[in-house]
Amino acid sequence: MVSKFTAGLNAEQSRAVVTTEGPLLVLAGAGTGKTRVITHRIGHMLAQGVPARHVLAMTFTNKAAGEMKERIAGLVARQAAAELTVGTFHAFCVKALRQYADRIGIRRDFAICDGDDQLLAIKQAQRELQIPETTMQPRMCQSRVSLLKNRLVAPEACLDSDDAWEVDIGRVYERYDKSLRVRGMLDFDDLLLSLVRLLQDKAMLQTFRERYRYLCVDEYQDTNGPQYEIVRSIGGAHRNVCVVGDDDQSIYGWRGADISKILNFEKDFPNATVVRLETNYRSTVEILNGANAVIRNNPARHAKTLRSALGNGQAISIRKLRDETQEAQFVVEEIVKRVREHQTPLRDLAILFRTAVQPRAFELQLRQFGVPYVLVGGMSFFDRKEVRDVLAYLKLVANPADELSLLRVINTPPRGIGDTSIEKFLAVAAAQGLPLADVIQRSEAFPAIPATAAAAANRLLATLATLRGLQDGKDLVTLVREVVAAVSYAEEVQRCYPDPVMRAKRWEGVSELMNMAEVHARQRKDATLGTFLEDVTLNANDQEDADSQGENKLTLMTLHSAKGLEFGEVYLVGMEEGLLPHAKSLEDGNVEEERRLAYVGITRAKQRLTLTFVESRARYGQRVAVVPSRFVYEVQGLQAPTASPTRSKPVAVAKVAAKATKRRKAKTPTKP
DNA sequence: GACTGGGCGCTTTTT
DNA sequence: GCGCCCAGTC
Repeated sequence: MVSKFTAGLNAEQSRAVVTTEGPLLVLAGAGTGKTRVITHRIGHMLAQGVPARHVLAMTFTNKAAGEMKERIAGLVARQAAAELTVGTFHAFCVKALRQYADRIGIRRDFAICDGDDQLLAIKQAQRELQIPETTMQPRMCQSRVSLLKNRLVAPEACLDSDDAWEVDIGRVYERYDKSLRVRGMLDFDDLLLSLVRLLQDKAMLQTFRERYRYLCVDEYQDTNGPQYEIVRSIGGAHRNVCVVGDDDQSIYGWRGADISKILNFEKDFPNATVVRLETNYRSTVEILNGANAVIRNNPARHAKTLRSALGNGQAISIRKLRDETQEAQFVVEEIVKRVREHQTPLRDLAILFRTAVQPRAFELQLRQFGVPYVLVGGMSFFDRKEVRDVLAYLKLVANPADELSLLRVINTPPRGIGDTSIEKFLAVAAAQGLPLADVIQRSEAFPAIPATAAAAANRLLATLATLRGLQDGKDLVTLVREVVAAVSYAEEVQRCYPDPVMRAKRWEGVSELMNMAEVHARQRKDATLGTFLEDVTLNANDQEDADSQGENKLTLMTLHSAKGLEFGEVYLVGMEEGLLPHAKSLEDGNVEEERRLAYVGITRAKQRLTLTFVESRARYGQRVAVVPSRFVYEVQGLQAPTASPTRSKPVAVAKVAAKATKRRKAKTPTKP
């Protein structure tokens, strides 16, 4: 079939584009024009007369959704583009739940609980259940609970377990869930789960099936249980389900992504058309050879081999450096040289790494050399204390039941409500089964509550209530400004940071938040405090890179956030055993996902790829000898040595390394 | 009730 | 090596 939308595509791509009816699995290797296929396919469908409102395209990241929207907008009429539903799974769930959540007993104006609030809520639940943080790390409990949700496991299932530890997790899980419900909150996982529940209602399911007659899922290999359920139930009747993905790029197993979903698509949707995209338009032969050589070592996969459409380039460069400082220096000097001698724009360059601690050394060097850069992920804007404080106030204005935010700011700025008073508030609230705010408001009824603290807390609640009443008819920026003023936050910053330079820096976060409110109000006609907070929570990480897009800066990011992107020249740093593959994954026997991560990193590069590793690295403040990653060997088609890792190292360093290893080992058995 | 210092534990990756 | 939590002091 010849179509405007297949022009310039290869045979496989065209086949995917014109297969609009029935199930379709597109196995798209890295750089094989996947996004192009998806967008052209949607364009083709619209041209064939499919009404845009019947099309639902889902991605995992905001970045991917944004790119898809943008590229579709360039292909089809503006009206049609506006009627398409394109967004992340989470955003789609929010949209649906805002409309129908009351059907499953959830208030439609629920607030979204982000990762930090989640951690606080977990800690609180543990405290209430008297499970000390030393026995159960809240962070690990948090990820465990999230994983359970992603596997569609209810708390009750854990309570029945024979494993005492699992039972404790179940108890925290149950408690945590209840606390969110009382506060009118849903966490990220709940968003998906709630839609799954909503779709269990026959009438609702029918509504969604009628509305969304054509589904398209990007990065299908990252689909977790609830996401799969959503696709399966909405797409189950009409079976117009197109999934695009690459099992070799499945890197979210730790988050509940289930690689078997893409491997089993043909079982779930019998008679599916399968299209393989193996022609790579991104990278040189050398880079793809390296990528293929690495990924070949993974046993369970849809066999495929990337072929370069570009031809030969330069060999992959592999560098050994002494330590992380040298590594950073080498890479940054190299970058400076590339920019100077080859006029390579900085935006074509990226430094990719495994963990969030690695960029530090690079940032230091980049500053020294005056190279502008963006650090994607890592310490986010939203992690800054001032930002979190102001956001907590805003959340409280929007949702008086938000106990976590109340606890966060109840004494910031200091109001004379100390820990002991808060303790008492909480004790009464727990004993009476009342929300914290109610206890404060009716404090006279409870003799256990200190009067002065209660009075101060009541003044705060009254201020918040006034602000809440002011919301309507006020523009967002004014509202934010008024909230900040009403709680004297500027004075608080002044008090904490007498140094004017420090103070200005701290205040930056607050004013940036106001800027964001302004931008949000401009973008959405129906902007409210609620939509702003939703936007902030759902798009937390993308906000910053959107601002810096188009600017000519070097990119620093984790391998996870690099997926889906490409750069002319890539520096893949910290290629060592323990980092990539990460020690934790080695412990869990999960090298394959690490290998896919390496594969993702390698395939980001278009023309030039440099791998670096060091001889020793600071860990927990101690210098430890390290060995090159097995992937450094594999990329060259070699076998990684299995011999003792520290054999040729100086004795002093080797000793430290041995000690460190012992310490690790000694700790392991204490884990259940 | 606010502030300071010692001790401890930890580091995967994110919507 | 850093940040967080807790205990002790003003």
